[in-house]
Amino acid sequence: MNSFHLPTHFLKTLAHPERLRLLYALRGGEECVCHLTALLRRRQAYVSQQLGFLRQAGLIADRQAGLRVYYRVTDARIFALLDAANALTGAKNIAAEARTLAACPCPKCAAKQSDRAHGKRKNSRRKQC
Amino acid sequence: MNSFHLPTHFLKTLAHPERLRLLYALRGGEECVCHLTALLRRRQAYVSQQLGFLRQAGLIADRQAGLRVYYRVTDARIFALLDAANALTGAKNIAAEARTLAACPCPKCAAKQSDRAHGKRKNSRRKQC
DNA sequence: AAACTATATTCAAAAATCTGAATGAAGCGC
DNA sequence: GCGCTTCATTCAGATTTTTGAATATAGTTT
Repeated sequence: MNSFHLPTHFLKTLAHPERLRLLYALRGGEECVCHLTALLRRRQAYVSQQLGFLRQAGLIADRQAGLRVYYRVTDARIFALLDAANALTGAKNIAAEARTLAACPCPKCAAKQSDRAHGKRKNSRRKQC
Repeated sequence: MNSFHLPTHFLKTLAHPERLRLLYALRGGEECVCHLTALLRRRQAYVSQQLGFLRQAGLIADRQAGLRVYYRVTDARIFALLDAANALTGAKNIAAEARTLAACPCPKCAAKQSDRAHGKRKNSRRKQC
């Protein structure tokens, strides 16, 4: 109707704790859905739903690579806006919380964790996430 | 619960067309409720409700002067955030729309309109808004 | 004090959103 | 092809938000 509907819709998609967490998780670059699912400790279907919401609003875009789908933030200015919101609310250690992730088995994380579990897995060929 | 609740709540109070309009109306300085009511073309109770919402969230503060109550934005950084949201959504002429106001009878507007209606009012002593 | 004006609050119905379960679709390796 | 893995969609119940009406509060003027 009026010109306030566009920014309203945009702000509404941001105004959700899990979606905020997803956006912050993408601050360092693209991530696959399985990584984000491990991060949120939610069911995959739920995470996919929220990602779809963000995607429809144009905040994130996806890229398919084999079985995996990688999401990225389309416009880095979004982070400037989120930072402003945090500054205004006095929220702290958001970045730290976004990084909290216990043992995500996705390939990206596996590379970082190196070989803590050296050859302990029976089914090492299993690339499950 | 987690540290995303604060910014989420903050963004939720922003994510509303009429509340956005109210904030933009206050960009030029404080305004009385009667002025804002005329601007939104809504019932006074509704406007007061939305103002109360913004006030509880700490985005605006009020000042009583006689019968009237004047509202102001507490932190100008809010406008930077709103501008960022508009830029990201490609919203235009927000400022112009915020100024659209047909014949508000509040004292501030009356002063601007000068004496277009020169002595036509029967009850000139009546300061109704 | 009485009448009037400006603003705030309460309450319930309507609308939108959130959440989770079930299910669907598509790529990969054997 | 078949089974497995990753991700997406649909659907319905639960919860929250939105909206408007009625009503209350408080200052002003006479």
